Amino acid sequence: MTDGKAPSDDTSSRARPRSRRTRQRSVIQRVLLEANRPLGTQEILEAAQAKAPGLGIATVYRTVHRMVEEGRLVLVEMPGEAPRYEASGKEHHHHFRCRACDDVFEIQGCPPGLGNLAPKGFRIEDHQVVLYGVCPPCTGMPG
Amino acid sequence: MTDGKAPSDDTSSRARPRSRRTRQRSVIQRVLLEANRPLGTQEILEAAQAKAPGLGIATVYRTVHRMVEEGRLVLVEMPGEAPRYEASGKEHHHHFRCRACDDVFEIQGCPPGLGNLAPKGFRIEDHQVVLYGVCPPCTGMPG
DNA sequence: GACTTGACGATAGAGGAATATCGTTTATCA
DNA sequence: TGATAAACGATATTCCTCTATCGTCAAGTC
Repeated sequence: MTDGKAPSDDTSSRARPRSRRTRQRSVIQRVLLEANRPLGTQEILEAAQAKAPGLGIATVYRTVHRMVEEGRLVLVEMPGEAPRYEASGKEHHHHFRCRACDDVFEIQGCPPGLGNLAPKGFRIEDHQVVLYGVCPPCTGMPG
Repeated sequence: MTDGKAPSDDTSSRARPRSRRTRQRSVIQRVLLEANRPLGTQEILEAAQAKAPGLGIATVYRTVHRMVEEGRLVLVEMPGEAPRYEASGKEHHHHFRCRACDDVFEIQGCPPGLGNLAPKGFRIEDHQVVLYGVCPPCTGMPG
């Protein structure tokens, strides 16, 4: 044996048990993968409960973490707010946050020249752009 | 008394008592105004304690809030992190966060074309750009 | 120098998100 | 269909940041 340790709750070195397809899990997955914007845990809970009454917040966390580990979900953090999650595999994009409804939307594209912003000596590896304003529904315009 | 109410902690409608110039307060103010980058409460505490031993965290919060109300300090929030504060009145700028030392630096300038990123119907009022990478000291380069 | 009260330091408490726990439910498979 | 254990819901616990409290200290004033 290579390490003599008994199986514990060390998730990093233990094989994940084969997962089961439960109603709760598929509802949460559907909610997340079909949303075209990042959702917070509370949003996920409410959307999922509509399709699976009684579903609990612990299951939301469990499922979200699992999906992140599986690479199917990406963490989206907005300044000063709790984490949101969105489907992974999308093209590079940024986010718009509506100050009226607090929803976050995806914004395709990326401003040019970001790599030249920092003074000499800074090594830029990544960036994040957040736009703030009012989304179409909240301005009274059609989607 | 005009309204029969006993003085409470209702700060919104009560005249602020004239403030006193204490050693702690001036040290914290100096730390913040002389730093050329946003500082978190813990950073402020440690820097201030170097000049005023015994200074407590409550005083940091009290002073920071007061300075924000006075308009001398601005809240800077980075995704997924505790609030930082920087001197107000600076030119429009953004921030760079070093992944090695976790410090945040000011980045002058602003990428053009941000206003055109969002699709029609979104009203953009504001934006925030965060660059991630490694700062000059951490890359081994001079300042 | 003495008085008034704003400010201080220490620390208990509040608030909110995330995790751990545990008895019950139920997906999966022989 | 019955056995096994993954997953669930409820909720206690933890973690962190920030606020409230309170006795003491000291800045500003006469």
